[in-house]
Amino acid sequence: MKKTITRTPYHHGDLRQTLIAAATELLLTEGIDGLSLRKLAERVGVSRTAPYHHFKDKGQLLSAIAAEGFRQRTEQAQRLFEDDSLSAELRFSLFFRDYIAFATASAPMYELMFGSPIWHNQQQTEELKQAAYPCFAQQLEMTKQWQAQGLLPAEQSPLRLAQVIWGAMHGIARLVNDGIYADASHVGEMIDCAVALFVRR
Amino acid sequence: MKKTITRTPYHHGDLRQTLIAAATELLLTEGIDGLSLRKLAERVGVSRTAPYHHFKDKGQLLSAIAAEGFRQRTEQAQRLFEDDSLSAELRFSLFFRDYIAFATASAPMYELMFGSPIWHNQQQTEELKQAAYPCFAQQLEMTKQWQAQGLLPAEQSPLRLAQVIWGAMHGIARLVNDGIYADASHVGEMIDCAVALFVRR
DNA sequence: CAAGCAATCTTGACAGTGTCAAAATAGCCC
DNA sequence: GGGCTATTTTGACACTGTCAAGATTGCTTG
Repeated sequence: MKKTITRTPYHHGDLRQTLIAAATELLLTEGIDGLSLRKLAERVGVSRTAPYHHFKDKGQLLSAIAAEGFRQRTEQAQRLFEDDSLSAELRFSLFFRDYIAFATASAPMYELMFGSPIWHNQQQTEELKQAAYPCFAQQLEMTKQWQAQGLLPAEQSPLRLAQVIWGAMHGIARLVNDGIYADASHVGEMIDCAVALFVRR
Repeated sequence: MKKTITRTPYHHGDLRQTLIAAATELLLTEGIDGLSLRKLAERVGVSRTAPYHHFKDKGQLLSAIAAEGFRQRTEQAQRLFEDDSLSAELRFSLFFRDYIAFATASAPMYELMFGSPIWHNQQQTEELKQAAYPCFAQQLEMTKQWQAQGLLPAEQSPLRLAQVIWGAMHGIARLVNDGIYADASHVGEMIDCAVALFVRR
């Protein structure tokens, strides 16, 4: 029967990547709750269960999107870390600022990356872990460097310090994105305050 | 017709409070995603739409639970703030520690209290705001006191400092609860590290 | 005491969701 | 060209939140 809708043939070609791209767009425009597999499939022009050939379930699709978010953030931080023209203090300050900017510029992506659906119930995919953990490992290396340069307190364990710095950035980002006790108009001064607390002058 | 299930009469008596109590229990045992109105109604022994007479929608029921969580946390902190036997530094350290303990002891409650479903889309109830904001206002007052006592840096804006402290506690709590870059075995040292960064000795 | 009204519930129904299994289609290889 | 595999569609199910109409119950008033 001749169908009026332009439907892809059974072998789409690269449905997996197409689904990830379209789902990322849906996520950014309608948020995590607005992203459903049925809406996604309709937008891509396949049936609602076509994604199940490429992803075990919805969670694995979301994990694939989050993994890409981590890779983008890791590359962004790497460019900053490799900028030799910056003082240690300026680099730390920009690192903190860039993190919050990344989180608030794409709040739904950030919520997905750090949201419980993909991290709970032992459901993390290998791809997600392999994208997420280097992001932290990179910051841990920079933390050691900042301690060696006297910028951050050398008496603290680098790992604990890196965790606390990440926790502070993460908490500020979440409060601002969720609009609890802070909002976008507060961000600049909050970052200045936080940086001032961490660095040793 | 004689029914075999023990069904409450139409006028339950105090269905609103019963729903809140039962929903809190469901939340703590099965998490936010495991809490559905149908499951809740069945547990309480009413029909699935009985809650709609007491709550506009599911979001308002969740907000009522979260408001109670904020009240409990506010009372807990107040007891600490009123303990005159503690030094300023010990009080701050315990404040930080008690917050993380509160968050990690009831992770699903904490996730509800600070989760996006009840804070987004301009859907905050008055009850939620009236419970949540005093919790922060109380900490802001203590922050001013700690600054006056020389424990925290006096040159920072009290409001920004209070926001950053809350952000740090919030971020650490979330990372630990979600198991991203930190877990329960790290908490003690992370708190010690964070407190050491904030206080002036 | 009965009627009327309001409060409070139940039932029928709908739209949407994620997921599974069976069937259909299409590409590739021998 | 037939067989096999990969990839899709379709039928179906269970679950969810919510709405409207109807039923039940309690209270008030005449």
